[in-house]
Amino acid sequence: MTDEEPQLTDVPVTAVLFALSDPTRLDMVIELRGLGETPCGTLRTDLPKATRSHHLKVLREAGLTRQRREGTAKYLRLREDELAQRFPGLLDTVLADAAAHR
Amino acid sequence: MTDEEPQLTDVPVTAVLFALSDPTRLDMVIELRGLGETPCGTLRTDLPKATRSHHLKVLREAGLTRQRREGTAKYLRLREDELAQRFPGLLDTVLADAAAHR
DNA sequence: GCCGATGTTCGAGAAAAGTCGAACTAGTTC
DNA sequence: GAACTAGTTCGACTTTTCTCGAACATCGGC
Repeated sequence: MTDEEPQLTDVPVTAVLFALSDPTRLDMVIELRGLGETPCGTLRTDLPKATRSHHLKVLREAGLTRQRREGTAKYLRLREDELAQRFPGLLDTVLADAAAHR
Repeated sequence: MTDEEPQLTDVPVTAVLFALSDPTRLDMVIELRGLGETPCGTLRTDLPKATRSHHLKVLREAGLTRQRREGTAKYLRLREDELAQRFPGLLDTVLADAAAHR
């Protein structure tokens, strides 16, 4: 219903792990971190937009990303600081490993 | 087929995250860490053993645990050192958070 | 060899997730 | 207000995961 991102404290750690446990979504997070703030449409452009939108919703609802509208586009960014605060090192460790193993 | 645990380096990070993203399995890991080395049957004893065995298999195949037979029992332990080496801080962070939010 | 104890595997049903075309919404521009 | 752009939602389908009873395997001990 609501388009709002959750408070990170309200999200179970299992939901965060689950969101990151899908290769497609992890790709998106990797790309997103490389790009900084970017429109939804720039991530995994090989996928149909319905699929992309689905995965971005999972990431958003897990508290990993924020979206902000600007014109017709929606800009995405990783909630890195908040994530680092609640899960120190987690994102860095996961992304470093994902980057190394490819 | 094989009963062997995988090399941790052969397991995709997504598989590790997936294994930890299920509340039942995360419970098992928490209990397991508290108990050190313990027989399979001591974790989540509220569940039927087929279910328990299923989740323990997921954990094993994700490289999170090792099993060793001793008499009729199989002793389980977390591969903490190996995990810490490949994913520094990850397990600590996840388990600390899970312990805090309950 | 027969039990009892501990786990695994099989198989079937239920629930959850992933995929993606098509229809829809919201904002911008002309 | 028609057309265009960027994303979301709906609906249907497929695939994966979860659950758990029942049958099976393995290891003692008697």
